[in-house]
Amino acid sequence: MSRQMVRPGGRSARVQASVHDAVRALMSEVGRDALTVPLVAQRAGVTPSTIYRRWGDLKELLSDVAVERLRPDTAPRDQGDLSADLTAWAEQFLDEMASASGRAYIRDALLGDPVGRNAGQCSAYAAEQIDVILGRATERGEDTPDVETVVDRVVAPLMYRILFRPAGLDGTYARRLVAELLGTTDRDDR
Amino acid sequence: MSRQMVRPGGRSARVQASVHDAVRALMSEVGRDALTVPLVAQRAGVTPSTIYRRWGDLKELLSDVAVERLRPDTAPRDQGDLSADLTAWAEQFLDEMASASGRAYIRDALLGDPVGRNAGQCSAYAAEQIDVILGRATERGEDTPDVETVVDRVVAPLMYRILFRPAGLDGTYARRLVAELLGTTDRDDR
DNA sequence: CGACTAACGCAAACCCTTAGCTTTTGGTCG
DNA sequence: CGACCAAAAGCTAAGGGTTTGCGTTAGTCG
Repeated sequence: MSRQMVRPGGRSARVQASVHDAVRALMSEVGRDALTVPLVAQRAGVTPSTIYRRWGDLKELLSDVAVERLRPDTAPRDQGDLSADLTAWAEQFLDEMASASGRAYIRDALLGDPVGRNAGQCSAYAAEQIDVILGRATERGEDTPDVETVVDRVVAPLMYRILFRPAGLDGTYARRLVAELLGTTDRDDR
Repeated sequence: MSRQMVRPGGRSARVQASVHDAVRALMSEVGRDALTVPLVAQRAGVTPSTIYRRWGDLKELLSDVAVERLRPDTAPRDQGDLSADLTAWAEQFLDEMASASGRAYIRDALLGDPVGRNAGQCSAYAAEQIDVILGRATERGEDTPDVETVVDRVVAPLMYRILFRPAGLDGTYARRLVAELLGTTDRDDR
């Protein structure tokens, strides 16, 4: 999801694509900390001023790339029942996000984001995945919490600990969060 | 909590204090976005290279200052019972953290923090406050959840939404989180 | 009290950032 | 289809933030 979609066809689109590609390529070649706007520009075959004008800042460019990277590429697998689906999703979510690179992407997404658009997009991705899982469960006739409850009880604790307490996170924690949530869904909250 | 406490007495301490003071003063005078290392250095009566060597980066310096700013200055007020204590604390926490300046401080604390020391400190502050509240409740003979549960059920959802979905947050949400938590503390989780 | 060393000041080189101006390009209207 | 217009990219130079080596200062320890 890029900052601006003005003039979607033609040169603008090509420039944006090649800049994004350059960022991803250089990230794995020289590392995230060695990235600079002129370096990206050279690799993308563009002048630095173009990047500064379109993204304003290296932070904002990285934020854009990070959000793309954090977009889930496949729908969550159907494991047969809600508990298994949510558990598997939470474990995978934790795996991807708690890794060093995952945390870097999250921080990038949060960082160069004046209005919170990119951060909101990340949250929306998770909500979409959960919505698919809950929809399946509902079709099966299972009793399901709503998306916001899953966000509060599973996604938020995972993300909070990833950001503020990276130590000692593992699949056990993710599984427990799901178990505690599903053990109380018969209550009539909210 | 400063980055390094080597040689705590004498010049190092004075330099650190005057740099931190300069950051705080300039933040209110020229705004956070106008801060630069040379500007802070001049105000602090220090050369820029000193700041670069000790903090490495403007982000890391701001992260240090942000953590100081996020440290609670007083113990939570005693309102008579656990529900009232937790509710009042959660509302105040949301108030302070969800404001524009609060979010800026949180982001600063998270960003310039390679090893997660500052972020962990922020989390520890909240945990300390909650521990005081829970300790009082236990003394009264009330049935209390443990700190980690409160972090998962109240702090994490608040912080997640502050960071990823800043829109539409208010005291109602904070109160509901506490009410939902205390309505289920009789379960034997974990 | 004297040696040692971490930390700071100084200054120059580097290169990232910004801004004004020109040129190219893609959309649009006659 | 061709000409106009505005958006976006190229170019360049000035400004300033960042880095680094070296000399100096000031805590610390024997």
